[in-house]
Order: sequence, then structure tokens, then C-alpha cells
Amino acid sequence: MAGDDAAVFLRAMPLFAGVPDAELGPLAANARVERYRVRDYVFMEGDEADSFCIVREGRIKILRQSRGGKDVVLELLGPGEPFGGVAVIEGRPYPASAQAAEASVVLKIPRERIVALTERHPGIVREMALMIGRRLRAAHDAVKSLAVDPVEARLAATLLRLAEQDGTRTARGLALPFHLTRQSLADMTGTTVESAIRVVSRWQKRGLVRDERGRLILADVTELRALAAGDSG
Amino acid sequence: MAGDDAAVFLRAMPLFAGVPDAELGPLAANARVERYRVRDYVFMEGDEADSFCIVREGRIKILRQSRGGKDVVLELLGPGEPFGGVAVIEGRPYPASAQAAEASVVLKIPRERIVALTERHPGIVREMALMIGRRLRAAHDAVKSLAVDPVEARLAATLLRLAEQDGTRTARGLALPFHLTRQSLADMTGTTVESAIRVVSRWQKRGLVRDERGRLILADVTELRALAAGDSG
DNA sequence: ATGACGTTATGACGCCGATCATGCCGACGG
DNA sequence: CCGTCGGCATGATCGGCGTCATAACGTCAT
Repeated sequence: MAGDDAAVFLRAMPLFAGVPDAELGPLAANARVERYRVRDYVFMEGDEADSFCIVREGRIKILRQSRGGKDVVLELLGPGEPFGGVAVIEGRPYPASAQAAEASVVLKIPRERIVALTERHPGIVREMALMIGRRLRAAHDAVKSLAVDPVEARLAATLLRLAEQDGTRTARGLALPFHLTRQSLADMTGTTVESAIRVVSRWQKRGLVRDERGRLILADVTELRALAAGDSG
Repeated sequence: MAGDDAAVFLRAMPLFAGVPDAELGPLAANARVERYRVRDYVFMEGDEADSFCIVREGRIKILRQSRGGKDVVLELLGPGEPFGGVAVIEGRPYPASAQAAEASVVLKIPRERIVALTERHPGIVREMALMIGRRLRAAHDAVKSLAVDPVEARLAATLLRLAEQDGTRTARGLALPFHLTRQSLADMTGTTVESAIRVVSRWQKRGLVRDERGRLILADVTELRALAAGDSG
């Protein structure tokens, strides 16, 4: 049902590098393809972890919310990036919600399938461990930043990380390949919309960033890096 | 050189549950036992990751420091807990420093040994993945807390987590089994010594916690839980 | 068209908590 | 014994930034 293109998609992932085509085909065939509109939830914190998910198109936010309604965005994932894997192999409910930041397509592999596959191919577990390790480092970076850096530095660091991860070089500067709301930006840095708006507006006036049809473009990367590092000049 | 007691110690770890005694003996024999005094560093951020470490006795802080000299404690580990594993299997330098919070003993297994063992026993990798996953969740908890909770709530949550993890029940309340400096507490919650001192003193006066020879005892757990949850009563 | 809604924008106000300073106490070493 | 040092305690001050309010603008559905 998912079709051959799903198999091709899975084939391209480092996670399944050690799995032969003969097994990847059936896996793809058992995967469901789900479409989400902006603000739709893929799953909610506390849901039973029945699927291993992979972003096919769009952006998925991993977030938790506090009583008080404020969202905290823990991760922002793009095409090719898996999520929900830890909960699935642990057999526990999802520890956070997954929400579409824009219209998105997600590949969902049933729990039993992925578990069975990992038992036959330990390489997958190894790749997963490495991936989770990278995310742990990222989370630790966030902790450190929230603990010691002022809002402006956190915002600069966040934009730089996103841009360096999957931004595109243009004549005008480093461009984020997707629309990012000031609200999302605030939720990613532990601040408020107003503060995010104020800081970014200030940067626009100073020519550090540009806003082209909703897409942010980092014009002065070195200056932003200085701000992220805590220098005040 | 490490002796048989090291083998017994490793045997008790879930991480090596799938490894036969015949292999655990040589592993223990190749492990080094290192002693550290308070404030000694096991390794520093950026050091080449040449050892997989396990806390044998004492407490080890995993921390990063900002220009400005302020420490951020990411994890506080007790006996039986491994660290430095992600960096070792990834072959990258340690992403954070490890420092003794009290006099401690650490078991250090050379990189090649642990890597070779994981190749023969994929179960270790699986256990590692689960462990890193748990730590990732803990890190995400910290991110959320730093992003939305006020200082008092963060301090309460931190003490509760430590106490529930390896505290001991006493007549007076839930006791932390080790001495925790206000400075360390501040570094774990992203605040300053002064704030940590003020909050804890206030709690002592209200009878929520007691300080017995440096050891903190949580007398009113339910009230602390309410504070951690953000209620102001 | 025309509301409704989401996003960006800007100002006024207030407070939490960081910063700075000062003092006390116990431990430890010369 | 007394100087030094690390940890705990408390007050005064000030600023970053969260909160609240208001408004302009673009998009979409009816």
C-alpha cells in the first residue's frame, strides 16, 4: 500500500543501511503514509507508542506543554528524520507530543515490525543509539543555553543551528528552507512571542536577518555567531 | 589488576546482563580503578574519549561550563551508573566534563575493549540505547523545566527527582544519601547560589526540608511536589 | 465584501531573580 | 592558635524580560 517509493525512501536512510532490500520491501509495504495539516497532531504525549515514525515531507515539532498552556518545542524535525523510536523500543507511551509545523507527510511503521527487524539486525539498534546520543547532546546544549544565556543569545544560537543543519546558501545569506513562526521560535528558546518578535525586528533593522515571504534569511552569520556566544558587540 | 571484585561489580549491571562470565572476567581485568577527591576531574570537555567509565563509589557530576565560569550540571551519577559511553562508541571527544562531587572511585574500561565487546554482544548496544533514551527524556524534562518553571519549582523538582531516584526513607522523611552543595544545586537548576540558599532556607523555616549534617531530608514531600508542579500554595 | 483569525508589531508596567556586598561559621593546616 | 578557605546566610539594588494592552495587516471562508 505504501508503494515502492516508500522502500526507496527507507533505503536512503542510514538507519537501515545494514538491512537487505528483501526485508526493506515488506517493511515499506507495512508502513502507513499519513498526511497532516498545520497544527495537526501526529500523536499526543501519553499516547500508547504504537508506531515508529519518519518525516517524509514537511516539519514536525516534538513538544511538551505545561499547565498554563505554554508549549516547549524540544525538537524540530525535517524530511528523513525519525521520531518516536525510543518510546517504541522501550514499550512506553510517547513522552512528548508531535505536531505538524507545516503541511507534512509522515511514514508510520507498526511497533511489532520495527521491533522484529531490530532483533534480526542489531545494526539498526546501533544506529539508533548513535542517533539518540546526538539528540542527547543537542538536548544538553539546550539545557546549558537555557541555564546561562540571555534570550537574544538563545535566539541567535537556535537560528544558527537550524540554518546550518538544513539551510540553503543564497546570494543574500543563509536561508531557512521553511517558514518559522515567531511563536515557534519562542517555544524553542523558552521565551515569549513578544520577546522573539522584538529581538528579530531589532535584527532586521540592523541588517542581520531578512524576512522574505515568511522565510528568514541570516544575512550576517558572523555577527549572529558573536551574539550567540554572548558578546554584546 | 582490578581484581575479581570488579568482575562481580560488572556482573551486577543490567548493561552486561547478556555477557557470559568468561568474557566479563577479562574485561574487568583490563579495567583501571581510579580514585578522585572532591573537585577532581575524571575528564574534561574536549578530551579524547579513551575510556568507558562507571561510577563505583561516590558521586560524579557531568557538567559543562560557560565562558564566564558558570557551571551547568547536566547529570549527577551514583554507584553503578556508566558515563562517557556515547562519546566512546561514536569515537568523538567527550562533550562535557566529569567531576567528582565527593570522594569517588571510577572504573575505566579502555575504548577498544568495550567496542570489541559490543560487536560480539549486540545486547549491550540495546541496553545502551535504552539508557541513553532515558537520559534523553531526563534532559528534555530539564529543558521544559528551565523554559517555563520559576526557580522555586525547579529546585523542588530537582530535589524530588534525586530523592526518589536514590533517597532513603527515614522517620524524618525522604533523605538524600549524599551531601549536596547549594552551589551544585544551583548549577543543576540554572540559578545562582544565593537564590538556591534563599529558597532552601525558606523551606527549612516552613519545615518542608531539614538539613542534618549536610544531608538534606525532604520532610514534606507532598508540599514540595505541589511547589514543583507550580502551585503557589 | 466582511467578519474571523493568525501573525507581526510596539509601548507601558512590574516583578522575579541576578548581582554585589558583607558577615558568620566550621574545618583544616601551618 | 589563628589565618585561610569553602559553604551558608541575608540585605540592597537594578535590570532583563514577562505580562498586558492595543493595533495594523494578510488570508481565508461564508
